[in-house]
Amino acid sequence: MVITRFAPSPTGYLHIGGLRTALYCYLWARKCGGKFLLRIEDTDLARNSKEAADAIVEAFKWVGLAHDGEIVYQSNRFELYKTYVQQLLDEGKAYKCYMSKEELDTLREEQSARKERPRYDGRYRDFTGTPPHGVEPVIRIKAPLEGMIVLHDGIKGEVHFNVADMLDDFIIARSDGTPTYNFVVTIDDALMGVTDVIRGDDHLSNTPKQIVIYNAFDFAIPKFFHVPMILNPDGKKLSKRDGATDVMDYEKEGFLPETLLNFLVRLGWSHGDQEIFSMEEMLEWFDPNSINKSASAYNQEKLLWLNAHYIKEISIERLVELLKPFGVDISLHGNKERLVEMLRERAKTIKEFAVMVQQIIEAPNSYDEVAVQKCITSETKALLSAYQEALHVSTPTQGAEVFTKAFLESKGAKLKDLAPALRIAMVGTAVSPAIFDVLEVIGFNDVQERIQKLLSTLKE
RNA sequence: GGCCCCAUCGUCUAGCGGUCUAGGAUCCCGCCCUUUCACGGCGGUUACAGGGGUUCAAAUCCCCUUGGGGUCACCA
Repeated sequence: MVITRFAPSPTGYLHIGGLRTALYCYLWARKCGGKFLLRIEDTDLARNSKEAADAIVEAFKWVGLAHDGEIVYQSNRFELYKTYVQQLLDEGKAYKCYMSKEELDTLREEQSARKERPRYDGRYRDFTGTPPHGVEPVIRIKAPLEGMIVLHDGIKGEVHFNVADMLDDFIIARSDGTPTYNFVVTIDDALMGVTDVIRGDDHLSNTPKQIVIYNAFDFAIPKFFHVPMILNPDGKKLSKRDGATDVMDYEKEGFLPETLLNFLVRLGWSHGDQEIFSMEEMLEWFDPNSINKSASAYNQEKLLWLNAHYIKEISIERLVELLKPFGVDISLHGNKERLVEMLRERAKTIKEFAVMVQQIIEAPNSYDEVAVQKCITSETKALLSAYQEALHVSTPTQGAEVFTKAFLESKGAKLKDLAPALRIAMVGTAVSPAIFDVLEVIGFNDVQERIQKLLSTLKE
């Protein structure tokens, strides 16, 4: 059985890169009928926060990635880790090191002065004497001194590490007794039965250390998939300054969860020329072995395009619901289907969509000056006025198009003589959906009122 | 700096020795549709980082250079 895990450290919100690895983990586990576990790496007591862990769960919920089982919090497992540290101590595979931080710093300075790689010199590796007073020891693992560690990565292929220039006896427990990252990751992955570790390739150089730990315990080494980073549009590492990288910001900006998932799955992975993937299709085709080896840049335009695509696809009911958080409730609007249909194909985000809806359902409070300059003349005003009068005399029983064209014919005018001015009266700008649709959604009564309003505003 | 990873249009990518005068998508630019803006349709500009090999044949394999990125903690 395939067991994957997503193991963020709760130092902030869930960002888009994290979501992508989570998605990959999720997809692979689900596809294989396995399990997708969630573990919060909060061993650094000073930096973790409950809010951050909650934020991750919230983001998962929004995009619909469900993890299996209980969330594992590493901060609850210190006692467990201690027993494993002790085991290594008992077996002589780890030892106490009494070197002080100051001594370590000096050593490192000397080494870099000699242009050597800073590394622990192993001075307590075989120490049997009396330990110095007043120093709480750290626990270091006995790492191999020479040889190669070969990692078979599902994405990068075979990666060779020369132990001599890669490893030293690294710390597995701090002087306060708390275990360090590489140790707990390995213990947890092994204990949780993780078979496939899918994570960012910034962890690639940690892997040899973890392999040392797997070997010390005789744990089975899982498959590794180190997925390349997501870069910002300038090709640098993606950071907060590059706009919305908090997953929940995408909701606030009017993106759909399926947009984000589809966008992310295609960033670094592909299935021929296919661009649009439903969750079912992702599950059908995704394979971490075919993730790209190179980093990919975040591309907002493609995200917008995808979002526009999904806005055109989803149900009217859902769209109506999605609009509510943006302050627009059209659930009781008599013509909501028509309203949604005429606007959905021009909105790239729900946020934009809401603005457009607002423009239709509420009479304009102001009029775009440039548009007024350009489209309103004494002739068009007269025509508008006559049109309003015609509506007033008898509310049309036929459609807006039929009525309007008949009106225009009787006046010997063309649609383009009336439409721009009418549009300004309806929405306040020179841009809107097809004018007849707008008219019908607004309704003839309100159409009259809006014309009246424009005309009287223009008089002032 | 040491170690590691990476390198096809601006971007996401297809390609896994011949079917490549390199395909799709996005962006951009035209044209069509049209009452405006979009949508849609059609068309166009744009890429194998450079240099050496291997081979009858290389975007595809190897090496070097260059360029990017990651990592080197009693952080995760």
